Amino acid sequence: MCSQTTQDYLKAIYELSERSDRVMTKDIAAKLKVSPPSVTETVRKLAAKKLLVHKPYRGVRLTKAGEKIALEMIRHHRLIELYLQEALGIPWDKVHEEADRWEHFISEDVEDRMDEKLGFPTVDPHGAQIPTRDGVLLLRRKCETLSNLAAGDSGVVAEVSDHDSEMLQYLGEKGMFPGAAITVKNVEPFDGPITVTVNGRKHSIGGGIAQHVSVTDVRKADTRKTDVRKAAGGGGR
Amino acid sequence: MCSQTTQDYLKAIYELSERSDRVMTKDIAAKLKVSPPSVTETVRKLAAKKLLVHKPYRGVRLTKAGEKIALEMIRHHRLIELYLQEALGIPWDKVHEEADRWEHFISEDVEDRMDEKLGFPTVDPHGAQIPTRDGVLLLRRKCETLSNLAAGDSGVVAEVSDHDSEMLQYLGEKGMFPGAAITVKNVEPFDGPITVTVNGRKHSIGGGIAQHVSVTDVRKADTRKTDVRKAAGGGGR
DNA sequence: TATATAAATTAGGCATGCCTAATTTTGAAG
DNA sequence: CTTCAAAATTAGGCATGCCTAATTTATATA
Repeated sequence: MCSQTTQDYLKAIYELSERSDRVMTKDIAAKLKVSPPSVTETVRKLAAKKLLVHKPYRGVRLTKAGEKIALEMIRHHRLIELYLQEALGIPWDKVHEEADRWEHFISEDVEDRMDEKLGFPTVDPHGAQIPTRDGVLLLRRKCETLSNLAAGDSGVVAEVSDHDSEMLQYLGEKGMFPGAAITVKNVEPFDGPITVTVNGRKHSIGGGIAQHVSVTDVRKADTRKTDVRKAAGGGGR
Repeated sequence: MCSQTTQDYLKAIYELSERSDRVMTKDIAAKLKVSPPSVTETVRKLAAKKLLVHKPYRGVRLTKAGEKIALEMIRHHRLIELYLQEALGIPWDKVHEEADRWEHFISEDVEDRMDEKLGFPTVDPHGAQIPTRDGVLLLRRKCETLSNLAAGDSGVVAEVSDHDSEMLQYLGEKGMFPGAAITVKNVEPFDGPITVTVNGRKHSIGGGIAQHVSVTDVRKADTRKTDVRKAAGGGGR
């Protein structure tokens, strides 16, 4: 087995690598809230254990072995989140923090029983896919961030970033849970507020927060406008 | 908050102090499976934090503050054991090991919800009392160890030591759960086997294992014989 | 191409907890 | 009262992870 620190690093690196191909020291440091030298040091140890490949000054990439551990953690995390919500009634904006601790010490046996109680679910309360026991993620739905949609577009909320509890609470109050039907009514330029209808109720949300909401089954009102504001809205590199 | 190590030491010392008044270094070392020098060192740090009083060469005693933390851990542990059994169907001989990890990480919020789901229980699957949230243990029932009973005596199984999974499995197969009616049919001398009837079924168990079973509501067949073999049967000091 | 700046790394430390080997203390038996 | 064995402690180390300060590297821009 590997230490909790190892598990945290591998999970963080996996999650960062979903966004950018090479994961840099400063990003890991920011995500784990440790200093960059700590990351360099720990990363070297993980490289020695063949859990990742480290090219100095060029970033890091997980090996198959490292990815396997990361996906185990992510499976634990997401199953636990759902279990906490479904079985114990913990609100969706609180489950992440608790799961971040539980994921390290839950046994496979207990996890299997939770999985069974939940009816072998495929997504967590925030809409994120739960990897299988073999560490496989089902094919992702085609999603766009809400910030990429234009007035008139509509779809279904697919996933919401789970890292900011207050944001989740805010989105929850507006009914923006995975599965909710959403229609964009108006988009102000320059990352301005986006007006949407969710479950028939109208809301205005900031352009920043809209980047954290993924929408699937998107129906475009006007195909020509697709991707128009991508450069401004997407958090480039 | 205090470290997992601190929590483990305080809990171990609390549990040892239930048996003997002064808790010695070697007993803590044995219970936690660490070396005696490690205990001396850690105990000194805990004394500096006013969680216990350490008289060198004379043993250790928890302060109120230390006892409070110990009882919190024990409450976590026992509630979690019961939850694992009731909600997830984990067998009673497996819950201890899992709870030993969970007790350090569970939040008060989740614990309260488990408590509620379980209907505010007072004993865990092994019959041990669950402390209240304020760290209070209800008054103990008058118990005797099975090894102290004589032929003809009967009572109700109150509690079974939870530390040996194999022993628990063995006792479970014989139906010796808390609450089971038990009658002693025969006792062989010199710690020999004890023949008992549990739920109408007859079993022979070793005198050693009988020390780990507490019986309450004892009805003596012959009052004169009470305590006759105590010196031989009780695990002195 | 030269250079400034951001990012990463090296250097040197600290805290926690664990270990073995050596020494000291206690307390029981002669 | 001496002696001795068990228990406890001191001495000296090790591994893990974290830190700040100083240095090196990469790279974008003048």
